[in-house]
Order: sequence, then structure tokens, then C-alpha cells
Amino acid sequence: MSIEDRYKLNKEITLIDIANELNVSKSTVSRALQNHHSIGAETTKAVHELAKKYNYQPNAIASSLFKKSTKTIGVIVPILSHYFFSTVIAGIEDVAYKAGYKVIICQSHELYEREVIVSKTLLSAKVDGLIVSVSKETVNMDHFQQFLDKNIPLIFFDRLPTGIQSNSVSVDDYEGAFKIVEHLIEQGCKRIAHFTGPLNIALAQNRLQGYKDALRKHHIPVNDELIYECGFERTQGITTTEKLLTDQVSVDAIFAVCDPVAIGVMLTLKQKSIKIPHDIAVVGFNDDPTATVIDPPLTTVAQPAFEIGVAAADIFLKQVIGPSRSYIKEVLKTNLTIRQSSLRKNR
Amino acid sequence: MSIEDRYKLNKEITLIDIANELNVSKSTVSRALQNHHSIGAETTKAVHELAKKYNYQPNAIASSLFKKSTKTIGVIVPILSHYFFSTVIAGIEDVAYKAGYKVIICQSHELYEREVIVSKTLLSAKVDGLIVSVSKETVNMDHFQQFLDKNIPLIFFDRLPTGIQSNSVSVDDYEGAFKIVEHLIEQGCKRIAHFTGPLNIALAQNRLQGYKDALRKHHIPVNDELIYECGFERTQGITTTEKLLTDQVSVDAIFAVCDPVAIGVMLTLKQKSIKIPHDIAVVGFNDDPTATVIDPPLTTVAQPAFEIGVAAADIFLKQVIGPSRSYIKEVLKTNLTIRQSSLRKNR
DNA sequence: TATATTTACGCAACCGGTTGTGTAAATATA
DNA sequence: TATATTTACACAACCGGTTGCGTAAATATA
Repeated sequence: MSIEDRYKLNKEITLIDIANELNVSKSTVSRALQNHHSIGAETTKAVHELAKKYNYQPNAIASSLFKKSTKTIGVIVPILSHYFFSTVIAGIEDVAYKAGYKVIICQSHELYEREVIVSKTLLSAKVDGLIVSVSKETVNMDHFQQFLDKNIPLIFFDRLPTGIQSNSVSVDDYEGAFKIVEHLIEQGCKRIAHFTGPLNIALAQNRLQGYKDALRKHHIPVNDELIYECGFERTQGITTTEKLLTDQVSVDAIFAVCDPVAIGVMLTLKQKSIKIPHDIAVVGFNDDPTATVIDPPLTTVAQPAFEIGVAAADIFLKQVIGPSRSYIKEVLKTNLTIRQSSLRKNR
Repeated sequence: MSIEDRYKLNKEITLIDIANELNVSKSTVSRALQNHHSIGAETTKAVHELAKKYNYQPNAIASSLFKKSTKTIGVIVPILSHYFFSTVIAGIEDVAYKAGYKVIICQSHELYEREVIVSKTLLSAKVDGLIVSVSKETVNMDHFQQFLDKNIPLIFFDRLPTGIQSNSVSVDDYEGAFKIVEHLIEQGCKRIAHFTGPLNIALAQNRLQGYKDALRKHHIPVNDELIYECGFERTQGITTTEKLLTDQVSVDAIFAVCDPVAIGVMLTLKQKSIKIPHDIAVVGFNDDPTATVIDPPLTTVAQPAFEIGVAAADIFLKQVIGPSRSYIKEVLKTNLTIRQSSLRKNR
């Protein structure tokens, strides 16, 4: 069948079609499209013209098979519909796109099993690299080991795993927590509760530690009754606040592990007519867009989500170009963003 | 090299490695892994055992090349970090995952050129289907035509294109707008402004039309001075509100094309100490999580974002199984969600 | 016992690019 | 003029699975 016929029938146009039309071999066409020097100028021109005329789209699959590079980066996040994660992905995508990479995104839905399955899928899909924020259930990291074994760049962000050495991008959770708790103390708070994330996750541990150390620095005893293991969701912020109120625990501030939880806390307190920050000050972590919507606006620790994505993708590109034995651990700075939800002193 | 050696060296284990080890042909191994009836029970068992022992991962690329199916769905959204889009994607991913499909997500960043490029990339990547919400710049749809030509299922959602016949999933924007404007009228509003989206987008047109028809039904003249072309972003809601206030246009309600805009409106009004809903009622469209955070909570039209994703992926699956000449146009119902931002009557 | 059928597997082509090697013709150098 | 080099292209192997077809041996049927 002629290339003309195939084109009209919406058949896939391949190198062979172009080769047949020009009476050259497909290797010549392949090289001509790459502007290889060993192909004559006229031939090269003719090939490019035909390719354009018939809207030739190279089959990336075939190319990948031989080149062993799919030009794709796999990304696994616990949940896509959180502003933090979707913004990180936007950062990854931005860098990847400019470097000619596609991005395959998977959600673990905070489920360990699902994380294992999608990581296998991405391994089979031969992604050139993997960027991950692990699920809150994940303790065993074996499913990631294979990427390291096969020298596929592996970069963790935000939720860093324990017990596996690899590249990572995170923020200084300890310092962020320390600063925001210190800020609460400066505002006169003395009984500061902390709603933590799942404690198998390093960032939750680090924020907790920052909280404790800030208290100790200011000679405020750390009271385990003020530490509630919570989670990352607004709903968990709501239920934990209700628990705290039923427990009749007296507090003058709540430091939530992240903004969605802080929002849940504030909504619950407001519903019970507890004044923020007068009765209880509330602070979070992340600087979600919602932080400026709630009344009073939420004091929080701003994380550069987009930049985290950019940094992760940059590490990927570095490792692809020159794979190295050493790991890159990047820790970005946070920014204490003070708003009304924590301001108890008159100014 | 023996399979044992290759395994230890972290080399890729292939069908051939297993075949050599068992002294059978690779076609036998391939069939054994598929539990093909023509392969003996013992051989099948031995193959599976070896595959497991050496953690054999089939090369999906090689398989795709022959089968002409990559088991991936491409998704193009304008922007990922909007709750609506990330939730739709979650819905798509949910269905896709269960059916054994991966999802490649791309952002157009509301740029026509970028949309063209990513659609070409996805075409080269041989996605089995494409689900799209077009960018606000997009007028020309030629880049999508190729998917139709090649019988690759193409499904639009939310932002439906004009001038191209294809599958689509949307909500009844007209009806949603009509109902919410009617609600405002019932609350006694007479000078209702509308902040529209870009008017080349069908949904913006439909919501505008719903707005106009609701006014007409209740014998309120449509006043072009009350219609502001705005956009989909919170920032645009802020600037447009500022414009309206400088224009000294007198209104008693604002119907924003979507919740982010409505939030921008409310924040601006609150900043100017304009009482909501007493002075000006505000309503949106989408039911973002933020709608319940702002004070007063935002009256809005709830769109089933997750279900939209599910519906789009379901259409894809249907078309993959039995490609048909006809298109599926699914229109989901919206839900008027009344909160305090629009309640002007005492109850 | 002779023929038909089933079982179990190998061979080789195929998917669509990519690239190392070979070679004839054209040009350059000795 | 004889040899060396460059130019421009073809051939074929290759990437790693998949599948149609062929066939010998084992079993079933007549």
C-alpha cells in the first residue's frame, strides 16, 4: 500500500512508508530525521518534507524499547487533591517538560498495598526515574529497593522513608515547628497542644520534636496529654478537636501538623463559639490557599511546594546525566507566616 | 550468562533468561506466564516459580509495541492544583486502575501551544485514550482530530470544545446557573451581577445563559453592565470585585462563575467591610472544600467532580471494548447547595 | 491395528524504530 | 595513475515480548 493510501485510511505512518516512497532504506530515513551527517542533504530534505506532509509521528514505544529510555518520570503521591501535592507535581512537571520528559502520576491513596502495586507498574513501564511521597501506612520499603538496584533515580519528597538511603527533598520540618511553637510562646501561650501526623512518618516525628524542643527551651514542660496523634485530613482535625474538648483538656493553643487539620480545628472551635486566638490560638503547617480564607487567617509555616517539585525533578535530571554513588539530600527553608489566628498580644 | 548471574548483577531478567534456564523456548515461557492451555502443567509451574524467584518484571514497552496497546490513558487538564481537576483525575484514576490502566497526566497551564505539544506527545506515547478539559485559550481543535482519525477514544469533560464531535462528560451548567440565580431572586436580590469565565468556553456561555434566563423568567431586565468577564482564578475574582466597586455599580448579589472567584469576591467585600449576604449576597459554582471554610459559608452549585472522572473513564472503557460510531454525551446533575452567603431572608 | 485428535512445545515472523558494519561510488592524496 | 579517504546509503541485528503455524509424541477413537 502506498503512503498516500495509508495516510488516507488514517493508518499509522511509519519509517518504512517514507522509505518505500523515496526508495531508500528505513535506516536512512531514521538517520535523516535525526539529521545525521552521513545522509545526503537532498535525501534529508526529502525525508523531512514527506514526514511533514504525512504528519509522521514517531512511535515512542518502539524507540523506547531499543533505547531503554522512555523519557518518562513516575510520580507517586498519597493523594492528588491536596493543594500541596498537586503543587509539587506542577513543579515536577514544569522541569520535566522542559527537559523533554513526560510525567506519569499515580496515587497510593495512603494505602501501602496500592503503593507496592503502582511502583511495580511503573517499574514495568520502564520509567526513567521515580519521585515519591510515601503513604502513611508504608513502613516496609522493599518495593523501592528495585529502583535503586537497577540504578533508576529515586527521589523522595515530603514524606521521607526510614531505612532506605536515597535522594530526597524536604523542608526543615523541625525548624519550622520549632519556630512556630516559639512564636506561640511569645504570644503568651503556655498550654500548647499538638495534633501530630502518623508517627511512623519522619516529618511528623520532626515536627513533634521541634514542638517539644521549643517548649523545653522556654522551660515549659512537655505534657503528653497535650499531644494527640491525628492525621493529615480536615476531618481528623475536627474529630481530634472534639476529643480534646470532651476530654476537657485546658489549652490555650493548638499546633496542627498541617493546614487541613488546622482548618478542621478552627471550624470546630468556631462552631463551639471558642474565640480564636483569644481563647485558643491555632497554627498549622503548609500555607494552603485556604489559610487566607478562614477567619481569622491562619498562622502557618509556608512550604515552597512548587520549588520542592522543581528540586526533585532537578535531582532526577542530574542523576540521569551523571549517575553518582552519592545521594543528594536537599532541605529547603520554611517561612513562618504569621496571621491573626495566633496573635494574642495587642499591637 | 546464567540467570543467577544476571540477577546478582541487577541486570534485567527477561523471558530468554528463564527460557535458557529451563531449556525451553521463549515462546513457551511467554505462554506459560499467560497460563496458556497449550503449555504443560509442570512447565507452567516451573516458569512461574523461576519468574517469582528472580522477580521477573515483564517489559511493558516490548509488550505494548506488539500489542499496540499501552494500557495508558492520557489526561490533559488546564491546571492540576485546582480541587476540581485533581478530584476529577482521582475519579479517572480510580476506574483506570481497576481496569489495569495507567494514567499519564499533563497540564496545559491554560496555554493553547502547550496543549498542542502535550497532545502530540501523548499521541507519540501511544496512549489508548485521551481525556481532556481544554485550556481557556483553545479555539482551534485540530490537534485533537488526529485522535479521532486514529480511533483513539477521546473524551472531553467540563470544558467542552466547540466544533468537534466527540464524547463528553459535563454537568448541566445552564440549569445549575439558572437554579442558583433563581435562588438569589427568591432571596429578594434584584441587581445580580455575574462574573463570567472566558466566553469562548461553552460552560461559561451556558452559565451566563442560565443567569440571563433566570432573570428574564422573573421579569428582571438583563443589564450588561452587571456582567463582568472575569476568569477562573481567585485573583481575578479580587480584581473584578475591585473594578465593580470603583465603578460604583450598585448590586445586591454577585454570581461568580466558580468558587475560587467567589472566594476572591468575598475576601474583597469583607476587606471593604461590606456585609455578606446583607449588603451583597455571593454565590459560586463547584463546591470547593473552601466553600465551607469561608465565613459566611458559600452557597454554590455542587458538581460531582469525582463522578465526572469516573464517567469519563467509563466512557473510555466502553469505547475501547466496542468502538462505536456514535458519541456518548453524558450530562450530570448539579446540586444547589445553599449556605449562609446567600441567605438574606430571616428564617 | 490404523486413523484421528489432543497435548506440548519450537520456529520464526512481527511490532517500529536504532545503530554497527559493510560497501560502492566519488573525491582526495601520494 | 594507484592508493587513501570520504560520502551516502543498504543490510541486518537488535530491543523483549507475542502469536500463527508446524510437528512429534501421546492419547483417543474407529
